[in-house]
Amino acid sequence: MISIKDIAQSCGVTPATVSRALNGQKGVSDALREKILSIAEEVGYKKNQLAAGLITSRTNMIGLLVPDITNPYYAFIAKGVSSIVEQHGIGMLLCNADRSATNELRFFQMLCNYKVDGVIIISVTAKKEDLLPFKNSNIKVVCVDNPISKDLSCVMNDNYSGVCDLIEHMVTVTKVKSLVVVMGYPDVYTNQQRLRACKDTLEKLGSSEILLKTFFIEPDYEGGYQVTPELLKLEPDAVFAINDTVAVGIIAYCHDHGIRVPEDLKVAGYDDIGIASMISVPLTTVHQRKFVLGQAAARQLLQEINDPTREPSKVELFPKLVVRASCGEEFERNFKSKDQSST
Amino acid sequence: MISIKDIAQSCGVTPATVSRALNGQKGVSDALREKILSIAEEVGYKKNQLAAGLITSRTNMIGLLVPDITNPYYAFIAKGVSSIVEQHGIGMLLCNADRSATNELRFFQMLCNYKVDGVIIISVTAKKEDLLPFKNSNIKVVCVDNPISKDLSCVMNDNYSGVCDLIEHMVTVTKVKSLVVVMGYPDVYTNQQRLRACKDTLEKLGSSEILLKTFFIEPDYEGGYQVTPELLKLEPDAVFAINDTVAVGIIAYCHDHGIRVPEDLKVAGYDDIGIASMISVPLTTVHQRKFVLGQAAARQLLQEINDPTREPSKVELFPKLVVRASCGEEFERNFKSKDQSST
DNA sequence: GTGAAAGCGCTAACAG
DNA sequence: CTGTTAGCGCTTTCAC
Repeated sequence: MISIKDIAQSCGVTPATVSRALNGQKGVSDALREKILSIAEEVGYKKNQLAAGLITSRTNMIGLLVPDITNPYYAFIAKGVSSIVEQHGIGMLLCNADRSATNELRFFQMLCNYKVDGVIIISVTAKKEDLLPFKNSNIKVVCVDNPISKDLSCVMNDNYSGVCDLIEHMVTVTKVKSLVVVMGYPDVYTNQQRLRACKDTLEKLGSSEILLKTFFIEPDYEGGYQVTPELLKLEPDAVFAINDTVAVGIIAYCHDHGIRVPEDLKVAGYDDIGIASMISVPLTTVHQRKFVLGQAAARQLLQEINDPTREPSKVELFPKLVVRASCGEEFERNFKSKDQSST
Repeated sequence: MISIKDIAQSCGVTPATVSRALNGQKGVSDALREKILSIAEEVGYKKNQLAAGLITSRTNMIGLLVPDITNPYYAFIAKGVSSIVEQHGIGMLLCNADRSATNELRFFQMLCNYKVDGVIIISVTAKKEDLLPFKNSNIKVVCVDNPISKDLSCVMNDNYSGVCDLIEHMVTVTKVKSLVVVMGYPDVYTNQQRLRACKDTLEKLGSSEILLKTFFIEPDYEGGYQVTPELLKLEPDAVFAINDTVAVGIIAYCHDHGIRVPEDLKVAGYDDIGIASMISVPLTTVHQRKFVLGQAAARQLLQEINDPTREPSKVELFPKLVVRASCGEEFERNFKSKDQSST
């Protein structure tokens, strides 16, 4: 491995000077700097970031913990984070927890060992205590979609307002008369928010009685498919699914059994993942700005890293109702709003 | 930051001994080791991997470069890689190149600076010369889906045999009489393979004349949707789309314009991404073992890192034809084969 | 079984 | 402007 020592020798100067030259610090004559730079280039010198980090106590690495990178929601957030940190020459250690709390803890430990400058945590299960190691190691933390602790920054999509808009649309515009809600795990923060918003909105509209029942299921395609016959027994004219994947499962069941969407059953989802606009009955849903959310998290983290006096802050992004065909009303396929599938 | 020095002091021993104890090396009395371990635990000591790496010249980090982490194909590979390296306590620096060759080069530079032990490269554009920095830095490289250089390991899905199976199915089982192919970029290795396999198979079956035309498009949903009216002018009874996303776009156009799939037009895709089984006309496609591919790449890389004498090797995974509804033939939705969406 | 000493590659004071 | 010195936290000979 070729080090600054080697190139110092080649130039007949000391390592300190080489370091200054390479890092663009002042205090090196132009001629010398040029010489050093060209030699470094010539011999293919690669700076050892880690050795540098040892002394500056800045590794220029951050950690990103996600429940499952194959879930497009998290993938887009990751992309947003990456887009920011990349600009600053900061590396991103990706930790795919695979929805396991045990894995999360192991990754936290590992991130501490790597002395990352900060971490972005997307976890539905992590508790305040789990994040203690970061605090002790003076590693900045930004939480996403889950306000784990008061004294930590958190960026999130405002689930409450998104559901309010959606339910209001369903009741006042598409004239839903009886509704069923298909929920995921009741202990997940975002789910709680969404359910609360749903109930509050119905109440506000004086329509509490139209909510027939709330089902709690494994919130995936299969779960949506399989709960559908059950919920159909209640003969609702609409379903609000906790996320798009569940909604797609419900629509698939309907398609397979001759139930027309939206004529026989209106279906709404949440998230606006790519598939939402691609299925035969495009989904009315709520668009979350995932990419932007990742960017916001990254920016906040970098600010806290660069300015340790900075206070933690909460950022809330507002989602946007996307009316397509699955709840009725006009709809035409168009590709104008690219951002809907890419953010 | 608390270091082995601190805990050495607490125990009245030297840092060397603490190091030995912590790393489970022999040459420390049981009593002492226990004491050291317990104190380390007590004071919340976190080993500095990077400082250790400086001397062992092993950082226990690898780099993973992907074109786009929001593409499920790459996300599943990333998950596979992660699942392996995680077990070995190795960190994964994720580099999302955003399909830009310039970005790729910057990431290569960066990974060299971080002195990663190895890299896994998924790139359709990278050339042999681009990877030279890794060679010079003695960083092991494994390529995925693109045999960039003879002297580098490469793991890939065998695109050729997958397309052969699919085309043979379409011609002999679903009795396709006229076919259109919708391709992506002609200079991408996997695309070339697929197109070649398609032509070879038709020839082998003595059906070369049924191939009406090959379209070259931007290989995404919108591209598929927009090319459909054009290809319909040729009145084919089947389309082979270069990937599932394109196929879904084609099917969406058909749905919007009263063209029945598969009755009026048979549609086949490639990749078997999650959406393939979720749309109203589930897609006949070829399943690629993405997760397993990532695992294979990671295993190969770790072996080369741990045993530098190991020769580079080529690994080819065989894909599997998945017959669903979009080309005709029997089909029933089922959830038995979970692995199809998760690998 | 434990300690002393050297050094990985780099940066940051402080001199000159 | 450039050199000297010290040291980040850790591992690893080589002594004892």
